[in-house]
Amino acid sequence: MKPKLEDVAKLAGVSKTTASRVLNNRGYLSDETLKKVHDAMETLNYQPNAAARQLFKRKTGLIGLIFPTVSNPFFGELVNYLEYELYQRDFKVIIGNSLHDINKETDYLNQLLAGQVDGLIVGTHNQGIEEYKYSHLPVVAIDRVVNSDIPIIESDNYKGGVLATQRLINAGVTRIIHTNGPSALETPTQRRREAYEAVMNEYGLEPHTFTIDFSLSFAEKKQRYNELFSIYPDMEALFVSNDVDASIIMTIANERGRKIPEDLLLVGYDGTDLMRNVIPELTTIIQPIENMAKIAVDVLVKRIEGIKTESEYILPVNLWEGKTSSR
Amino acid sequence: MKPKLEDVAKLAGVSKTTASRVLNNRGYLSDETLKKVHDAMETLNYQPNAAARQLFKRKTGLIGLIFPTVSNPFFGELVNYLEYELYQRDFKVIIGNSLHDINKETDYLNQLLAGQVDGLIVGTHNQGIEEYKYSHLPVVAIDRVVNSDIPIIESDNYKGGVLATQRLINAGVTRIIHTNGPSALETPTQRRREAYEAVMNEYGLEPHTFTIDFSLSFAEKKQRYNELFSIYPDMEALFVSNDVDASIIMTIANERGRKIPEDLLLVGYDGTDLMRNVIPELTTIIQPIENMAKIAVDVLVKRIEGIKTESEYILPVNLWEGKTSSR
DNA sequence: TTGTAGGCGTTATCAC
DNA sequence: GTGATAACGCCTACAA
Repeated sequence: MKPKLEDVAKLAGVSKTTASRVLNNRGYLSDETLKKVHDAMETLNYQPNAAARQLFKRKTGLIGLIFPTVSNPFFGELVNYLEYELYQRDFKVIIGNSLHDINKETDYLNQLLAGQVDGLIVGTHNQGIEEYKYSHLPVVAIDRVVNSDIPIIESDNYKGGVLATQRLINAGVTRIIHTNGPSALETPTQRRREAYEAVMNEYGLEPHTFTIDFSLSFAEKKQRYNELFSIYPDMEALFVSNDVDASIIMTIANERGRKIPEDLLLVGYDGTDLMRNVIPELTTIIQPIENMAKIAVDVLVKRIEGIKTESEYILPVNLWEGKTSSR
Repeated sequence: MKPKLEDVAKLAGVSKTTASRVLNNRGYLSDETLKKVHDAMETLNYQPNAAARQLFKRKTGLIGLIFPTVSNPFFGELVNYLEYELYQRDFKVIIGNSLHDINKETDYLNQLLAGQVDGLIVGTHNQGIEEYKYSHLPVVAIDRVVNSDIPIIESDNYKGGVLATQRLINAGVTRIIHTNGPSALETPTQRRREAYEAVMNEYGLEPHTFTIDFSLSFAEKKQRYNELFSIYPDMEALFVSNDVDASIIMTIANERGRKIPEDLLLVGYDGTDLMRNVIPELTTIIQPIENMAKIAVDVLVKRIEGIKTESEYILPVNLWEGKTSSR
């Protein structure tokens, strides 16, 4: 079967120890044995066994990522950058998509927390995981509050909400609707709603937040957003909490004969590379995804190495000015 | 630190063996010891060590996925489905994004092939990996030719090319341009080009394939596609090899004052859930992504279990009729 | 400069 | 029903 170090040693005529030393470049070795062992490895096509190494070193070189789904551009780009940053630091990535399946999320967390990985980056709610289970493993959260011990990396959601709302008010409209996820979920995206409501109130305008579950299918979302149009037939503008949903709304508006921007203004959220290129006309708030990934990895690695870090990192957002936010 | 089975055994007043039996529900056990051991695990918050298990069982429960990048909707959705299917069969997923970095791809493959995983699903070119290295590990390829031993799962790219080209010809145009990746890469997407050329020739039309590297950034792609418009100022239609690029072309056409579809027809490729909802007006060829994932996992699992499989699976595609393919 | 021995945590075999 | 023991493949004191 697969050759082990002992086979290499035997072939090279040395002991396992010496072969191991060659493998890991440790200690003094004569050029001759060096060559013999290297040759033996070559001819046997030897590759060290990962499990055995992990067992001995008591680390796995793996980081777990738990996110709703990589098929959404925001999480896709985020995971892409996270994987890149982790690779730079010699970590590989185990990924779990938890959308639509709370059991799966719990299951994953339990298994990964059990020592399958050296650390964890989570972007989900983690309901049903007892706090003490986190105690043995470094964890970092992106855009989610997990518990007080776990550092959180997020962009400035409140500022983003202010920028978006302000932009629409500056465009001269007053009947502005906001869409967001269920407020029961204690996610940072709720700060966008808080900002929206604060700014609206500040201007003496009435805030209306339309709640929609992010995990709905496209078909279900379409139906919900059609309801939105029926509930607020005289709305003049929408601040939508992500760009994909904003694009669905653009389609619906089109079907219903409401022209954007002449007849309805729109601001989205996230500003992924993909969506900014696919729908460049959509005004949106850009989250610094790459930077969020960098910092998340930085903080996680520090925690793994036992170095203290801040417990909250809030990164700045930017307004991307498209054509959907002014007439 | 982390409790091991021995600690559990000691606390419960039994041997490691018995504790292990309880853990794995094996053999006969008295209700009393069962309870004692369970209690001990509870109070210690015991979790079995993954590396030790892997070492003993000589399997990892992990499958490696190597794809260009999950930030592209096609691969994002594919990986999402793959992860889902694998989870159903008790496999976790290690992911490597190889875009822009051939060394990283090689590095990943070498490491994963070394036994870090029980199997591999690849969607990249794998240049520079010697064939024999694949010999120890079950591998399945999606949309790529790796080598003769490795089964390939793909959608019917030739048929897709025919459908797209035919659709445009039926719309009454003759100057139809096709875009695709470098033909030096022996990828199945080249069959779309072959189909395009065959159909064009069949109708006595002159095929023109515009080559563009898929791994370019958005900015670079924009520049390239602007060149395309300059090179073929009188083109009447485009068959673009993916939907994201098609959307970039829509933006450029718009900037250049070429109205779609009045002035330029367009057919894309891939038909991901995301793009079909974000740009429903784009006519495209739908690849059966979910099904490709299912079959890939199916075949891989069979190979892991030593069951023979076909060496090629070609899945049917469909035309999604939007508004960009007829006047 | 190289070799011997023991342990990382788990499981299976074989006795009792 | 339960317990010793060896083995999975690698690495590092310690000895030589």
